[in-house]
Amino acid sequence: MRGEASIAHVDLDAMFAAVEQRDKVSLRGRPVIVGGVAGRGVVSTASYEARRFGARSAMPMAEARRRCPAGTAFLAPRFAAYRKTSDVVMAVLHGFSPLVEQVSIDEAYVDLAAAGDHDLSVDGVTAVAGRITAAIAAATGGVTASIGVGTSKLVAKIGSDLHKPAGITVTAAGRERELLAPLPVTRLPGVGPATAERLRRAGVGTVGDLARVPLPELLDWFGHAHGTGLHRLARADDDRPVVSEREAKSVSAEETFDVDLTDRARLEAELDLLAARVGGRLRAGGLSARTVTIKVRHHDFTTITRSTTRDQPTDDPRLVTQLARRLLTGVDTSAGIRLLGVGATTLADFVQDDLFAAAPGSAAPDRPAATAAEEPPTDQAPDQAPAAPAAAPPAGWRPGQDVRHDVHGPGWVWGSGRGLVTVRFEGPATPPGPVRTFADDDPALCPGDPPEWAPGG
DNA sequence: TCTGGGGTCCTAGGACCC
DNA sequence: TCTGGGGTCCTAGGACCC
Repeated sequence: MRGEASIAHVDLDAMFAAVEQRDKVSLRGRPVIVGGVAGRGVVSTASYEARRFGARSAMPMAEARRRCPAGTAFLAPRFAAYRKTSDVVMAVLHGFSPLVEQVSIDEAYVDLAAAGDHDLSVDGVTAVAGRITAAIAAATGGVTASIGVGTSKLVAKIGSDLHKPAGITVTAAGRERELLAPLPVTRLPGVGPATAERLRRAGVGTVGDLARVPLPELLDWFGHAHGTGLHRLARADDDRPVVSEREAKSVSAEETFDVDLTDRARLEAELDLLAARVGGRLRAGGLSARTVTIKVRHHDFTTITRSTTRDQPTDDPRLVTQLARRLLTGVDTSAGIRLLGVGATTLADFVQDDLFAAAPGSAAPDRPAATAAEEPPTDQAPDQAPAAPAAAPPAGWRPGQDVRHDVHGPGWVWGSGRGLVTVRFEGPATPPGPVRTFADDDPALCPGDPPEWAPGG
């Protein structure tokens, strides 16, 4: 917690709906709902007009339709437009401080102390906040923001939510706990339905109540991290710094189907699409992953995950697809699947295959679109990036060399040349025959026979 | 027409290592 | 000559956020 209120939290008001109303005059003053408009969609954003009828974020779209009157606009999101507006806002914020932490598409912290030239008195930061909201409205064509300014991220964020829309809330140093005490615990970041219910059963309703709970109780109820976190937040004890950039830790894609799927071939095709999307995004972002996870939501909403971790990171959509497929093999899908997802974690910002690169200085050649006949299809991904030159391939296989292929198992090089390598496999894991040809930069093809691999696994 | 999609962080148990 | 004990990695699940 700082000695003066110098952290601002900027939150755009009902941003998706606001952008739609800005871009289409006929929507202004009317209830607007943005979200999944078909099938099993939920509300992303409800305009303030729609909130008067009870529509809320995360509400099933079907319920929002029941609540809102005729004349309400139900719109599918236009993320490109929101991203563009977001970029404009972030540029505005960078005009007020070099230290801006973008939290999401519609939210950011601004460190006013880092600018060096702002008056950090209460009157001073109130004036700065006013100039920020005016600049955002001017630059975006009328999208409004609410701003909280305080001595910590916590107080800034709580403040920005207190007088929405278009409100400015400055909390002076020393007044933090009196701001928090009367608020329901659910206003604290990290207190969701489960935590709120546990607290309610203990008679804890407000942040002031929570601040009186001894730490050992909280540790007992919530474990170490969450327990100490709640204890500190309730006391306005928050020294998290504003940080400009954070590295991505995972990349994922998932899809909820309009009707539950049971057809195995259809599920595999959907999984291939998702996996190729993830691989394409990894490659486009210059990332590679060691762990691939699939997520399966059954008809009854029970959800499981299955994951596998390799020694070497990969960014190859074909390999991500193969690993995801293999994970799905062990899942019973006969009762109906509501959602499938594919994720990539344990990210590295390089591809380990670099270590096996051929002659130094040789540029990575374009990866062949397909190798031999048995490669699974990966060509349908709509946002798959064009092949990025992410890594030099492990080319240069010599006849007789021991190799391993992630799908076909251990083998040895039969012959190579012209960008292709033919491998003779030894076990039964290679239906229908023992010889296969691959691109010689196929990342599923690795030297040797690492011990973690087991034939048929 | 109950319950999206993209993430982050934490916990707990088992394997494995020294 | 029954049961150690930390540290790290992996897997699965869950809470939470926007």
